[in-house]
Amino acid sequence: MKVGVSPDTFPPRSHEAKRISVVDAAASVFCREGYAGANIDLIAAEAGVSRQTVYNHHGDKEKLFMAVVRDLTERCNAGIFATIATFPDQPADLEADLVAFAVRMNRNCICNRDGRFLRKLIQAEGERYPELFAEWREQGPGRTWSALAARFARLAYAGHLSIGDPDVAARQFLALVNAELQITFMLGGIPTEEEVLRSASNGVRTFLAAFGRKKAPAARQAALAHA
Amino acid sequence: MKVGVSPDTFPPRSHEAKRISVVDAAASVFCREGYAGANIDLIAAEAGVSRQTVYNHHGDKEKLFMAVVRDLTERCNAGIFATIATFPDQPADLEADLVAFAVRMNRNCICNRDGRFLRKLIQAEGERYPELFAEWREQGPGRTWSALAARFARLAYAGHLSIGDPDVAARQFLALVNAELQITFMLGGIPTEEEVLRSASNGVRTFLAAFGRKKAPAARQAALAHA
DNA sequence: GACGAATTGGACAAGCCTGTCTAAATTTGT
DNA sequence: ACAAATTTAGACAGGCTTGTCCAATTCGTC
Repeated sequence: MKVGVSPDTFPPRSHEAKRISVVDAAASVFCREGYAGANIDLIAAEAGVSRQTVYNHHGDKEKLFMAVVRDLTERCNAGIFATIATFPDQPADLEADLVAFAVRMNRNCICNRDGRFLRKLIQAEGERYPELFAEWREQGPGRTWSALAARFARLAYAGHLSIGDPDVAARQFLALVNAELQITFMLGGIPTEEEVLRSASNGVRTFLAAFGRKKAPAARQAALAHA
Repeated sequence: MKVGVSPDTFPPRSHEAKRISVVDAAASVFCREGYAGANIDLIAAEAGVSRQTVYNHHGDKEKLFMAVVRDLTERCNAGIFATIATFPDQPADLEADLVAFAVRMNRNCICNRDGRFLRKLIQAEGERYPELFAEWREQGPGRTWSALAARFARLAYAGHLSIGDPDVAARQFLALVNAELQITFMLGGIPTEEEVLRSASNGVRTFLAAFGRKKAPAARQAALAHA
Protein backbone atom coordinates (compact mmCIF):
# COMPACT_ATOMS: atom_id res chain seq x y z
CA MET A 1 0.00 0.00 0.00
CA LYS A 2 2.30 2.67 1.18
CA VAL A 3 5.36 1.28 -0.48
CA GLY A 4 5.24 1.34 -4.26
CA VAL A 5 7.72 -1.53 -4.50
CA SER A 6 9.50 -0.90 -7.75
CA PRO A 7 11.23 -4.05 -9.05
CA ASP A 8 14.91 -3.92 -8.26
CA THR A 9 15.49 -0.98 -5.95
CA PHE A 10 15.04 -0.37 -2.24
CA PRO A 11 11.87 1.70 -2.34
CA PRO A 12 11.79 3.20 1.17
CA ARG A 13 15.38 3.55 2.15
CA SER A 14 15.47 5.93 5.00
CA HIS A 15 11.90 5.10 5.93
CA GLU A 16 12.57 1.47 6.75
CA ALA A 17 15.99 2.32 8.10
CA LYS A 18 14.38 4.62 10.62
CA ARG A 19 11.85 2.00 11.58
CA ILE A 20 14.64 -0.41 12.40
CA SER A 21 16.57 2.25 14.19
CA VAL A 22 13.55 2.98 16.37
CA VAL A 23 13.01 -0.68 17.21
CA ASP A 24 16.66 -1.11 18.11
CA ALA A 25 16.70 1.93 20.34
CA ALA A 26 13.43 0.85 21.91
CA ALA A 27 14.84 -2.59 22.68
CA SER A 28 17.75 -0.99 24.46
CA VAL A 29 15.64 1.44 26.46
CA PHE A 30 12.93 -1.08 27.35
CA CYS A 31 15.61 -3.38 28.69
CA ARG A 32 17.44 -0.73 30.62
CA GLU A 33 14.42 1.01 32.10
CA GLY A 34 11.66 -1.57 32.02
CA TYR A 35 8.38 -1.09 30.18
CA ALA A 36 6.93 1.44 32.59
CA GLY A 37 10.17 3.34 32.97
CA ALA A 38 10.87 3.54 29.26
CA ASN A 39 10.40 7.01 27.92
CA ILE A 40 9.34 7.60 24.32
CA ASP A 41 11.36 10.80 24.13
CA LEU A 42 14.46 8.90 25.17
CA ILE A 43 13.81 6.17 22.61
CA ALA A 44 13.37 8.77 19.90
CA ALA A 45 16.55 10.56 20.90
CA GLU A 46 18.51 7.31 21.03
CA ALA A 47 17.18 6.35 17.61
CA GLY A 48 18.06 9.76 16.24
CA VAL A 49 14.49 10.57 15.16
CA SER A 50 11.76 12.80 16.44
CA ARG A 51 9.12 11.61 18.84
CA GLN A 52 6.46 12.04 16.19
CA THR A 53 8.28 9.62 13.91
CA VAL A 54 8.10 6.96 16.58
CA TYR A 55 4.34 7.39 16.77
CA ASN A 56 4.03 7.48 12.97
CA HIS A 57 5.76 4.14 12.68
CA HIS A 58 4.42 2.21 15.62
CA GLY A 59 1.22 3.78 16.84
CA ASP A 60 1.72 3.67 20.58
CA LYS A 61 4.01 2.44 23.31
CA GLU A 62 2.47 -0.98 23.65
CA LYS A 63 2.56 -1.68 19.91
CA LEU A 64 6.17 -0.56 19.86
CA PHE A 65 6.95 -2.93 22.68
CA MET A 66 5.35 -5.82 20.85
CA ALA A 67 7.27 -4.98 17.70
CA VAL A 68 10.47 -5.07 19.74
CA VAL A 69 9.68 -8.47 21.22
CA ARG A 70 8.71 -9.98 17.88
CA ASP A 71 11.83 -8.61 16.29
CA LEU A 72 14.12 -9.98 18.98
CA THR A 73 12.36 -13.33 19.04
CA GLU A 74 12.72 -13.74 15.31
CA ARG A 75 16.39 -12.83 15.20
CA CYS A 76 17.24 -14.94 18.24
CA ASN A 77 15.53 -17.99 16.85
CA ALA A 78 17.31 -17.55 13.55
CA GLY A 79 20.63 -17.34 15.36
CA ILE A 80 19.88 -20.37 17.48
CA PHE A 81 18.98 -22.59 14.55
CA ALA A 82 21.92 -21.39 12.52
CA THR A 83 24.14 -22.34 15.44
CA ILE A 84 22.49 -25.70 16.01
CA ALA A 85 23.24 -26.43 12.36
CA THR A 86 26.92 -26.36 13.32
CA PHE A 87 26.47 -29.18 15.83
CA PRO A 88 29.28 -31.74 15.45
CA ASP A 89 27.59 -34.73 13.84
CA GLN A 90 30.78 -36.54 13.00
CA PRO A 91 33.12 -35.42 15.70
CA ALA A 92 36.85 -35.76 15.29
CA ASP A 93 37.41 -34.94 18.95
CA LEU A 94 34.04 -35.11 20.66
CA GLU A 95 35.02 -33.17 23.77
CA ALA A 96 36.71 -30.36 21.87
CA ASP A 97 33.89 -30.20 19.33
CA LEU A 98 31.20 -30.01 21.98
CA VAL A 99 33.09 -27.29 23.82
CA ALA A 100 33.43 -25.29 20.63
CA PHE A 101 29.74 -25.78 19.93
CA ALA A 102 28.80 -24.63 23.43
CA VAL A 103 30.97 -21.55 23.06
CA ARG A 104 29.35 -20.71 19.73
CA MET A 105 25.92 -21.16 21.28
CA ASN A 106 26.82 -18.76 24.05
CA ARG A 107 28.44 -16.15 21.86
CA ASN A 108 25.85 -16.17 19.08
CA CYS A 109 22.63 -16.76 20.94
CA ILE A 110 22.84 -16.16 24.65
CA CYS A 111 25.43 -13.47 25.30
CA ASN A 112 24.85 -11.35 22.23
CA ARG A 113 22.72 -8.24 22.23
CA ASP A 114 19.51 -9.86 21.06
CA GLY A 115 19.78 -12.76 23.45
CA ARG A 116 20.43 -10.64 26.49
CA PHE A 117 17.68 -8.20 25.61
CA LEU A 118 15.08 -10.83 24.88
CA ARG A 119 15.85 -12.71 28.07
CA LYS A 120 15.48 -9.61 30.15
CA LEU A 121 12.21 -8.60 28.52
CA ILE A 122 10.82 -12.08 29.05
CA GLN A 123 11.81 -12.04 32.68
CA ALA A 124 10.52 -8.55 33.33
CA GLU A 125 7.32 -8.49 31.31
CA GLY A 126 6.56 -12.16 30.67
CA GLU A 127 3.71 -12.21 33.13
CA ARG A 128 2.13 -9.08 31.71
CA TYR A 129 2.00 -10.39 28.12
CA PRO A 130 1.45 -14.14 28.39
CA GLU A 131 0.24 -14.62 24.83
CA LEU A 132 3.14 -12.63 23.43
CA PHE A 133 5.74 -14.79 25.12
CA ALA A 134 3.86 -18.03 24.69
CA GLU A 135 4.72 -17.67 21.03
CA TRP A 136 8.37 -17.28 21.92
CA ARG A 137 8.24 -20.27 24.20
CA GLU A 138 6.95 -22.57 21.48
CA GLN A 139 9.09 -21.26 18.67
CA GLY A 140 12.22 -20.82 20.77
CA PRO A 141 13.06 -23.17 23.62
CA GLY A 142 10.60 -25.82 22.51
CA ARG A 143 12.10 -26.19 19.06
CA THR A 144 15.63 -25.58 20.30
CA TRP A 145 15.46 -28.49 22.68
CA SER A 146 13.92 -30.80 20.13
CA ALA A 147 16.53 -29.93 17.54
CA LEU A 148 19.35 -30.33 20.02
CA ALA A 149 17.90 -33.58 21.35
CA ALA A 150 17.82 -34.94 17.81
CA ARG A 151 21.51 -34.13 17.39
CA PHE A 152 22.40 -35.85 20.62
CA ALA A 153 20.28 -38.85 19.66
CA ARG A 154 22.24 -39.06 16.43
CA LEU A 155 25.53 -38.99 18.31
CA ALA A 156 24.23 -41.73 20.59
CA TYR A 157 23.04 -43.81 17.67
CA ALA A 158 26.45 -43.47 16.08
CA GLY A 159 27.95 -44.78 19.28
CA HIS A 160 29.58 -41.60 20.48
CA LEU A 161 27.32 -41.18 23.48
CA SER A 162 25.31 -43.30 25.86
CA ILE A 163 22.07 -41.43 26.47
CA GLY A 164 18.81 -42.40 28.08
CA ASP A 165 16.39 -39.62 27.18
CA PRO A 166 17.78 -37.26 24.50
CA ASP A 167 15.46 -34.43 25.58
CA VAL A 168 16.75 -34.59 29.12
CA ALA A 169 20.32 -34.79 27.86
CA ALA A 170 19.83 -31.70 25.68
CA ARG A 171 18.44 -29.62 28.54
CA GLN A 172 21.15 -30.82 30.89
CA PHE A 173 23.82 -30.03 28.32
CA LEU A 174 22.67 -26.44 28.12
CA ALA A 175 22.37 -26.20 31.89
CA LEU A 176 25.87 -27.60 32.40
CA VAL A 177 27.73 -25.45 29.90
CA ASN A 178 26.08 -22.33 31.37
CA ALA A 179 26.39 -23.42 34.99
CA GLU A 180 29.10 -20.91 35.86
CA LEU A 181 27.53 -17.98 34.04
CA GLN A 182 24.21 -17.86 35.85
CA ILE A 183 25.05 -15.06 38.21
CA THR A 184 26.52 -12.91 35.49
CA PHE A 185 23.40 -13.43 33.39
CA MET A 186 21.16 -12.61 36.34
CA LEU A 187 22.80 -9.27 36.88
CA GLY A 188 22.67 -8.46 33.19
CA GLY A 189 26.42 -8.70 32.73
CA ILE A 190 28.39 -10.10 29.82
CA PRO A 191 30.82 -12.87 30.69
CA THR A 192 34.30 -12.68 29.27
CA GLU A 193 35.40 -15.00 26.50
CA GLU A 194 37.51 -16.82 29.07
CA GLU A 195 34.61 -17.34 31.46
CA VAL A 196 32.47 -18.70 28.64
CA LEU A 197 35.21 -21.10 27.66
CA ARG A 198 35.83 -22.30 31.18
CA SER A 199 32.16 -22.86 31.91
CA ALA A 200 31.76 -24.73 28.63
CA SER A 201 34.86 -26.85 29.24
CA ASN A 202 33.80 -27.82 32.73
CA GLY A 203 30.25 -28.45 31.59
CA VAL A 204 31.23 -30.64 28.67
CA ARG A 205 33.67 -32.61 30.82
CA THR A 206 30.91 -33.44 33.26
CA PHE A 207 28.45 -34.10 30.46
CA LEU A 208 30.81 -36.62 28.90
CA ALA A 209 31.60 -38.16 32.26
CA ALA A 210 27.90 -38.88 32.57
CA PHE A 211 26.96 -39.65 28.97
CA GLY A 212 30.23 -40.48 27.28
CA ARG A 213 30.32 -43.83 25.59
CA LYS A 214 31.44 -46.47 28.03
CA LYS A 215 34.15 -48.71 26.78
CA ALA A 216 32.52 -51.76 28.28
CA PRO A 217 28.78 -51.58 27.49
CA ALA A 218 28.32 -55.26 28.26
CA ALA A 219 29.53 -54.74 31.82
CA ARG A 220 27.18 -51.79 32.19
CA GLN A 221 24.18 -53.74 31.00
CA ALA A 222 25.08 -56.55 33.28
CA ALA A 223 25.20 -54.17 36.22
CA LEU A 224 21.76 -52.80 35.31
CA ALA A 225 20.37 -56.31 35.01
CA HIS A 226 21.70 -57.01 38.48
CA ALA A 227 19.65 -54.20 40.05
CA MET B 1 14.90 7.65 70.10
CA LYS B 2 11.34 7.20 69.01
CA VAL B 3 10.91 3.87 70.70
CA GLY B 4 11.17 4.05 74.46
CA VAL B 5 12.25 0.43 74.65
CA SER B 6 10.94 -0.70 77.97
CA PRO B 7 12.71 -3.83 79.23
CA ASP B 8 10.57 -6.85 78.56
CA THR B 9 7.70 -5.81 76.33
CA PHE B 10 7.24 -5.21 72.61
CA PRO B 11 7.03 -1.42 72.59
CA PRO B 12 5.58 -0.79 69.10
CA ARG B 13 3.37 -3.73 68.33
CA SER B 14 1.15 -2.74 65.48
CA HIS B 15 3.76 -0.20 64.45
CA GLU B 16 6.28 -2.86 63.51
CA ALA B 17 3.55 -5.11 62.18
CA LYS B 18 2.55 -2.39 59.74
CA ARG B 19 6.14 -1.86 58.71
CA ILE B 20 6.43 -5.52 57.79
CA SER B 21 3.09 -5.48 56.06
CA VAL B 22 4.23 -2.54 53.94
CA VAL B 23 7.50 -4.21 52.99
CA ASP B 24 5.70 -7.39 52.03
CA ALA B 25 3.18 -5.60 49.88
CA ALA B 26 5.94 -3.51 48.34
CA ALA B 27 7.89 -6.65 47.42
CA SER B 28 4.87 -8.03 45.65
CA VAL B 29 4.10 -4.83 43.77
CA PHE B 30 7.71 -4.07 42.83
CA CYS B 31 7.99 -7.55 41.38
CA ARG B 32 4.73 -7.43 39.51
CA GLU B 33 5.08 -3.90 38.12
CA GLY B 34 8.79 -3.17 38.17
CA TYR B 35 10.33 -0.28 40.10
CA ALA B 36 9.11 2.45 37.77
CA GLY B 37 5.67 0.94 37.39
CA ALA B 38 5.15 0.36 41.10
CA ASN B 39 2.63 2.72 42.56
CA ILE B 40 2.80 3.79 46.19
CA ASP B 41 -0.96 4.04 46.44
CA LEU B 42 -1.24 0.44 45.30
CA ILE B 43 1.38 -0.69 47.78
CA ALA B 44 -0.43 1.11 50.58
CA ALA B 45 -3.75 -0.41 49.59
CA GLU B 46 -2.26 -3.89 49.33
CA ALA B 47 -0.65 -3.47 52.73
CA GLY B 48 -3.90 -2.23 54.21
CA VAL B 49 -2.46 1.09 55.36
CA SER B 50 -2.70 4.65 54.20
CA ARG B 51 -0.22 6.16 51.78
CA GLN B 52 1.04 8.50 54.46
CA THR B 53 1.97 5.56 56.65
CA VAL B 54 4.19 4.21 53.90
CA TYR B 55 6.03 7.52 53.79
CA ASN B 56 6.19 7.73 57.58
CA HIS B 57 7.91 4.37 57.77
CA HIS B 58 10.20 4.40 54.79
CA GLY B 59 10.80 7.95 53.67
CA ASP B 60 10.52 7.60 49.94
CA LYS B 61 10.12 5.08 47.14
CA GLU B 62 13.80 4.36 46.72
CA LYS B 63 14.37 3.75 50.44
CA LEU B 64 11.35 1.49 50.46
CA PHE B 65 12.79 -0.45 47.55
CA MET B 66 16.09 -0.87 49.34
CA ALA B 67 14.32 -2.05 52.47
CA VAL B 68 12.50 -4.64 50.37
CA VAL B 69 15.70 -5.93 48.81
CA ARG B 70 17.54 -6.14 52.12
CA ASP B 71 14.61 -7.92 53.68
CA LEU B 72 14.36 -10.48 50.91
CA THR B 73 18.10 -11.01 50.79
CA GLU B 74 18.28 -11.65 54.49
CA ARG B 75 15.40 -14.11 54.58
CA CYS B 76 16.56 -15.93 51.46
CA ASN B 77 20.06 -16.37 52.80
CA ALA B 78 18.71 -17.65 56.08
CA GLY B 79 16.57 -20.16 54.21
CA ILE B 80 19.44 -21.28 52.03
CA PHE B 81 21.80 -21.93 54.91
CA ALA B 82 19.13 -23.67 56.92
CA THR B 83 18.57 -25.94 53.95
CA ILE B 84 22.24 -26.55 53.30
CA ALA B 85 22.44 -27.70 56.90
CA THR B 86 20.21 -30.61 55.90
CA PHE B 87 22.72 -31.85 53.31
CA PRO B 88 23.15 -35.62 53.56
CA ASP B 89 26.56 -36.05 55.12
CA GLN B 90 26.19 -39.72 55.85
CA PRO B 91 23.85 -40.89 53.16
CA ALA B 92 21.95 -44.14 53.48
CA ASP B 93 20.90 -44.00 49.86
CA LEU B 94 22.99 -41.32 48.16
CA GLU B 95 20.79 -40.87 45.12
CA ALA B 96 17.55 -40.63 47.08
CA ASP B 97 19.12 -38.35 49.66
CA LEU B 98 20.51 -35.97 47.05
CA VAL B 99 17.16 -35.84 45.26
CA ALA B 100 15.41 -35.05 48.52
CA PHE B 101 17.98 -32.36 49.26
CA ALA B 102 17.53 -30.83 45.81
CA VAL B 103 13.78 -30.79 46.23
CA ARG B 104 14.12 -29.09 49.62
CA MET B 105 16.46 -26.54 48.11
CA ASN B 106 13.95 -25.75 45.41
CA ARG B 107 10.93 -25.62 47.65
CA ASN B 108 12.50 -23.61 50.47
CA CYS B 109 14.86 -21.28 48.62
CA ILE B 110 14.18 -20.99 44.93
CA CYS B 111 10.47 -21.49 44.32
CA ASN B 112 9.14 -19.88 47.45
CA ARG B 113 7.87 -16.34 47.58
CA ASP B 114 11.08 -14.73 48.77
CA GLY B 115 13.24 -16.56 46.27
CA ARG B 116 11.11 -15.74 43.28
CA PHE B 117 10.73 -12.13 44.28
CA LEU B 118 14.40 -11.57 44.98
CA ARG B 119 15.43 -13.21 41.72
CA LYS B 120 13.09 -11.03 39.75
CA LEU B 121 14.20 -7.84 41.46
CA ILE B 122 17.84 -8.72 40.85
CA GLN B 123 17.18 -9.37 37.19
CA ALA B 124 15.08 -6.28 36.68
CA GLU B 125 16.95 -3.70 38.77
CA GLY B 126 20.37 -5.24 39.30
CA GLU B 127 22.05 -2.89 36.88
CA ARG B 128 20.46 0.17 38.43
CA TYR B 129 21.63 -0.61 41.97
CA PRO B 130 25.01 -2.33 41.61
CA GLU B 131 26.13 -1.75 45.17
CA LEU B 132 22.85 -2.99 46.59
CA PHE B 133 23.05 -6.30 44.79
CA ALA B 134 26.80 -6.68 45.14
CA GLU B 135 26.06 -7.29 48.81
CA TRP B 136 23.58 -9.99 47.87
CA ARG B 137 26.06 -11.57 45.51
CA GLU B 138 28.71 -11.94 48.16
CA GLN B 139 26.45 -13.01 50.97
CA GLY B 140 24.23 -15.23 48.84
CA PRO B 141 25.61 -17.21 45.91
CA GLY B 142 29.21 -16.78 46.96
CA ARG B 143 28.69 -18.33 50.37
CA THR B 144 26.11 -20.79 49.12
CA TRP B 145 28.52 -22.28 46.64
CA SER B 146 31.31 -22.47 49.15
CA ALA B 147 29.12 -24.16 51.71
CA LEU B 148 27.77 -26.60 49.19
CA ALA B 149 31.22 -27.29 47.80
CA ALA B 150 32.42 -28.13 51.29
CA ARG B 151 29.63 -30.65 51.67
CA PHE B 152 30.43 -32.30 48.38
CA ALA B 153 34.10 -32.39 49.27
CA ARG B 154 33.20 -34.17 52.45
CA LEU B 155 31.17 -36.75 50.54
CA ALA B 156 34.11 -37.23 48.20
CA TYR B 157 36.54 -37.58 51.06
CA ALA B 158 34.28 -40.20 52.63
CA GLY B 159 34.41 -42.12 49.37
CA HIS B 160 30.84 -41.49 48.23
CA LEU B 161 31.79 -39.32 45.27
CA SER B 162 34.64 -38.89 42.87
CA ILE B 163 35.02 -35.15 42.36
CA GLY B 164 37.72 -33.02 40.79
CA ASP B 165 36.89 -29.47 41.80
CA PRO B 166 34.21 -29.29 44.53
CA ASP B 167 33.28 -25.71 43.58
CA VAL B 168 32.60 -26.74 40.01
CA ALA B 169 30.68 -29.78 41.20
CA ALA B 170 28.50 -27.64 43.49
CA ARG B 171 27.59 -25.21 40.71
CA GLN B 172 26.91 -28.03 38.29
CA PHE B 173 24.77 -29.81 40.84
CA LEU B 174 22.54 -26.78 41.16
CA ALA B 175 22.45 -26.28 37.41
CA LEU B 176 21.52 -29.92 36.79
CA VAL B 177 18.74 -30.23 39.32
CA ASN B 178 17.17 -27.02 37.99
CA ALA B 179 17.81 -27.81 34.34
CA GLU B 180 14.18 -28.49 33.48
CA LEU B 181 12.75 -25.56 35.43
CA GLN B 182 14.59 -22.74 33.67
CA ILE B 183 11.77 -21.73 31.36
CA THR B 184 9.23 -21.75 34.13
CA PHE B 185 11.51 -19.58 36.26
CA MET B 186 12.11 -17.21 33.38
CA LEU B 187 8.42 -16.55 32.92
CA GLY B 188 7.92 -16.08 36.65
CA GLY B 189 5.93 -19.27 37.02
CA ILE B 190 5.95 -21.78 39.87
CA PRO B 191 6.75 -25.36 38.88
CA THR B 192 4.57 -28.10 40.23
CA GLU B 193 5.83 -30.43 42.91
CA GLU B 194 6.02 -33.13 40.28
CA GLU B 195 8.13 -31.02 37.92
CA VAL B 196 10.52 -30.17 40.72
CA LEU B 197 10.87 -33.81 41.61
CA ARG B 198 11.41 -34.90 38.03
CA SER B 199 14.02 -32.24 37.35
CA ALA B 200 15.81 -33.12 40.57
CA SER B 201 15.69 -36.85 39.84
CA ASN B 202 17.04 -36.45 36.33
CA GLY B 203 19.65 -33.98 37.52
CA VAL B 204 20.90 -36.16 40.35
CA ARG B 205 21.01 -39.21 38.10
CA THR B 206 23.28 -37.39 35.68
CA PHE B 207 25.30 -35.88 38.51
CA LEU B 208 25.96 -39.32 39.95
CA ALA B 209 26.69 -40.76 36.53
CA ALA B 210 29.44 -38.17 36.27
CA PHE B 211 30.68 -38.01 39.85
CA GLY B 212 29.35 -41.12 41.52
CA ARG B 213 31.82 -43.59 42.94
CA LYS B 214 32.06 -46.48 40.57
CA LYS B 215 30.96 -49.75 42.01
CA ALA B 216 33.62 -51.69 40.14
CA PRO B 217 36.63 -49.42 40.11
CA ALA B 218 38.93 -52.27 39.21
CA ALA B 219 36.89 -53.22 36.16
CA ARG B 220 36.65 -49.59 35.10
CA GLN B 221 40.36 -49.01 35.46
CA ALA B 222 40.96 -52.17 33.53
CA ALA B 223 38.70 -50.93 30.77
CA LEU B 224 40.51 -47.59 30.73
CA ALA B 225 43.82 -49.38 30.61
CA HIS B 226 42.54 -51.29 27.62
CA ALA B 227 41.96 -48.14 25.55
C1' DG C 1 14.09 22.13 -10.45
C1' DA C 2 9.66 20.80 -8.66
C1' DC C 3 6.47 17.80 -6.53
C1' DG C 4 4.80 14.91 -2.80
C1' DA C 5 5.77 12.34 1.11
C1' DA C 6 8.09 11.96 5.24
C1' DT C 7 10.20 14.23 9.11
C1' DT C 8 10.81 17.66 12.51
C1' DG C 9 10.26 20.65 16.55
C1' DG C 10 7.34 22.49 19.41
C1' DA C 11 3.12 23.46 21.67
C1' DC C 12 -0.56 21.34 23.94
C1' DA C 13 -4.14 18.86 26.93
C1' DA C 14 -4.98 15.20 29.91
C1' DG C 15 -3.66 12.00 33.14
C1' DC C 16 -0.84 9.96 36.54
C1' DC C 17 2.48 9.85 40.29
C1' DT C 18 5.34 11.40 44.01
C1' DG C 19 5.83 13.56 48.15
C1' DT C 20 3.91 17.09 51.54
C1' DC C 21 0.58 19.01 54.50
C1' DT C 22 -3.43 19.21 57.55
C1' DA C 23 -7.05 18.21 60.66
C1' DA C 24 -9.67 14.50 62.39
C1' DA C 25 -9.94 9.82 64.11
C1' DT C 26 -7.85 6.00 66.20
C1' DT C 27 -4.87 3.37 68.84
C1' DT C 28 -1.44 2.71 72.66
C1' DG C 29 0.35 2.68 77.11
C1' DT C 30 -0.39 4.12 81.81
C1' DA D 1 -10.11 7.24 81.55
C1' DC D 2 -6.37 10.16 79.78
C1' DA D 3 -2.57 11.74 77.16
C1' DA D 4 0.62 10.96 73.60
C1' DA D 5 1.70 8.96 69.51
C1' DT D 6 0.22 6.99 65.35
C1' DT D 7 -2.78 6.53 61.56
C1' DT D 8 -5.99 8.14 58.26
C1' DA D 9 -8.34 10.54 54.36
C1' DG D 10 -8.13 13.99 51.51
C1' DA D 11 -6.45 17.94 49.24
C1' DC D 12 -2.66 19.82 46.93
C1' DA D 13 1.44 21.40 44.09
C1' DG D 14 4.93 20.10 41.07
C1' DG D 15 6.79 17.28 37.72
C1' DC D 16 6.80 14.01 34.22
C1' DT D 17 4.71 11.25 30.28
C1' DT D 18 1.74 9.93 26.73
C1' DG D 19 -0.35 10.89 22.60
C1' DT D 20 -2.18 14.57 19.31
C1' DC D 21 -2.00 18.49 16.32
C1' DC D 22 0.22 21.60 13.18
C1' DA D 23 3.23 24.51 10.45
C1' DA D 24 7.75 24.54 8.66
C1' DT D 25 11.37 21.96 6.78
C1' DT D 26 13.85 18.33 4.68
C1' DC D 27 14.27 14.43 1.72
C1' DG D 28 13.77 11.33 -2.24
C1' DT D 29 12.11 11.01 -6.81
C1' DC D 30 10.82 12.25 -11.30
